Amino acid sequence: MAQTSIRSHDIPRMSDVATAAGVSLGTVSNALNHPDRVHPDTLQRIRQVIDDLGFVRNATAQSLAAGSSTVVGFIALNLANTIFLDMSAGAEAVAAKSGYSILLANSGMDVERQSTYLDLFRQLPAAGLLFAPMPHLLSGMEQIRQRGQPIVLLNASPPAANQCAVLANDEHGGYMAARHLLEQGCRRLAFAGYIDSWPPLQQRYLGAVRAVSETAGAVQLELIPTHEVRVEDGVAIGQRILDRKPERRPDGIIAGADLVANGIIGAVMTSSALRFPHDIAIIGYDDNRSSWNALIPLSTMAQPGLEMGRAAAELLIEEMTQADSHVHRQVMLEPHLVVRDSSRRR
Amino acid sequence: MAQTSIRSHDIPRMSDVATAAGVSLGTVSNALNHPDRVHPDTLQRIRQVIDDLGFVRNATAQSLAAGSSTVVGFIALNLANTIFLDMSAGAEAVAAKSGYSILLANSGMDVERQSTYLDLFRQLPAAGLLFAPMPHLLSGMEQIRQRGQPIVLLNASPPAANQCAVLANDEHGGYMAARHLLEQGCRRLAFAGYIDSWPPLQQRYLGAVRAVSETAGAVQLELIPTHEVRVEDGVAIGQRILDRKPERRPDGIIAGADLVANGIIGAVMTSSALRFPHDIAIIGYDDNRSSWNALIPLSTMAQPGLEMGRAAAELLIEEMTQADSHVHRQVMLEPHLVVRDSSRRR
DNA sequence: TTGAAAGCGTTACCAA
DNA sequence: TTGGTAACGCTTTCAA
Repeated sequence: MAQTSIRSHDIPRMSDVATAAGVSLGTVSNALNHPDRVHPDTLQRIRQVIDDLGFVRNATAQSLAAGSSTVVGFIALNLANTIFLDMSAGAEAVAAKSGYSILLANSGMDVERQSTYLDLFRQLPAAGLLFAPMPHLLSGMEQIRQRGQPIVLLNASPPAANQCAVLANDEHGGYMAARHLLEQGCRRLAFAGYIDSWPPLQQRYLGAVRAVSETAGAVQLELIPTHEVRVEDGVAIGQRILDRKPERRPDGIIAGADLVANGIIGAVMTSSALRFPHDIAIIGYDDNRSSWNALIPLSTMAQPGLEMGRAAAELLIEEMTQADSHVHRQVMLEPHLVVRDSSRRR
Repeated sequence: MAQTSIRSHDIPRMSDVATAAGVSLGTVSNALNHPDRVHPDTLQRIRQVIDDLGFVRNATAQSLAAGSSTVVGFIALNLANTIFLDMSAGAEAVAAKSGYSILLANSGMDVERQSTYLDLFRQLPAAGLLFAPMPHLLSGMEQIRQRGQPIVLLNASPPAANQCAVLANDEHGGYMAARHLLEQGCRRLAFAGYIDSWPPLQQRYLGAVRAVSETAGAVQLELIPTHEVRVEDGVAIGQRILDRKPERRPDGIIAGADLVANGIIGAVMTSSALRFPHDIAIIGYDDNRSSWNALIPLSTMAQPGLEMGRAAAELLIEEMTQADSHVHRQVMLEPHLVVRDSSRRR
């Protein structure tokens, strides 16, 4: 286990500042933390010395002595998905206002890395944690919470009610997506995504089911399961659709994620005369930036990533700073419909 | 400035372990750091107690006492660009082997955020820093290095030779891209990108110039400057190209970045009968994942992101662990050509 | 308003 | 192989 010496050079410490300014250590500390408690003249002198010496206070020692920290960890499920970057941006903005810094860790949908970073932030210890976990893989979280480190979940329901979380209303998102397609005149809907073990996708599907059920049988909804939610999965589905007889093809597709939608579009367009949106209208989910460039601009349910990050940071900060009065709660934010060419028929 | 109390609950400390195991504090420390120096029986007893109590050693105190840290910071220029995520993945893998953890910070091409994170890692202090900076904005870096915190630059040349850096060979990349188009039969090349203040793009352009100059006048190369390197810039260029008389249009385009290429393709395709690659062959740069989904698969110069991250981490670890024998050096890695449909004519 | 001194939780040294 | 103890650099009482 490598450990790196941090100070090979001579770094000025607070005691050096004290000596140079002709005051005691405690006074320098006060000058930094409670400027009002120190005489203006002294204050100015100390500040001058700090500048001259280039003194920077050691956050590690500060944390240890104060028993507190300003570092907040953000463990993201997959930073390649821009939604998590949006969340981190929102959280960062809110945290900065209260003097906290956010450090990112990318679990990359890998169980081991997720628990490695969980450990890291526990040991550090970080003041708190923003955690977008793998579905159903919350192990290790309780140990952190027992140490008094608050955790706010993103995009996942807490196992018990005694914890904060920020969620997107996936059921309603699925509902809105389906409603939109119905309004475009679609009558044979399909939902593409894997819904077995991923609650958010499950919810989106259920929302679509609800929208369709309101048509009292006038519309069909078929579930086309995928293995994952990647472009390849969409391509496979696109090919399967092409293989069907025309009358058996869906005329409206809700993809569980933008990437899947992109795959479907790509596969369907390359080898057929089917056209979007007139033969098939399609809508994705996430508003992933990578779809903005697509040749057929993709309609989508935009996740409120920025807002989710903001809300999560606010909850976390409240829990960190007012642990006693804080009441755990779950915030649910609404996605919104973004209509682009892939589904606009009228 | 909010500071959060870390231990609201009763967290077991090393002294608790010592008491429970009936040994001294130093022995517990040894059991953790130098197991060979402690009697097997004692070792086992201590480990048992650690398990029972759920003891986790406080990395802050450890850093302070040992004067060292295992945290390495990675300040990324723009995590929305998957190349930086690749770099971080490469660095993470290498760092983990030596017991270091990498924490990410996204400057998002914002000067203020960049210097905020620079400060954060300096104060922490982190054992070292991987730094993909804004072009020409290395301010604040010297202060860190003076404190003995090593920094390895990514995608940027150090201001002086006394520092490690990992670069991609952009000149050669530009050269290869141009050569490829020439081999496809293109005779009127254009380079799209803004080359004023961004050295990498400058180099790519110069590489293209070199390739063209080797044709002894048989081929023209035109520079189409952009404001930035985003999709919108590409769209604007695409439209300008459409406005030209056919004989004045380029038949081969080197885009400074994939996003620009996507924009050009989108603009050109929507409103014209021009076809890729037969009327215009186009190649991008970066191998950004967001281009993998494009309807016309984009040829590109793939940046060796993973390798760059690995190399950078190796340099950093060497500098951290063997400061005296370490020799600063700059590593240059080669991009490679990825030919897809957007430029394949034969 | 300032100074002195006791921690914070660990490491590392020196004796035993 | 173990125990005792002085750091590490800072915050925070409590007196002066």
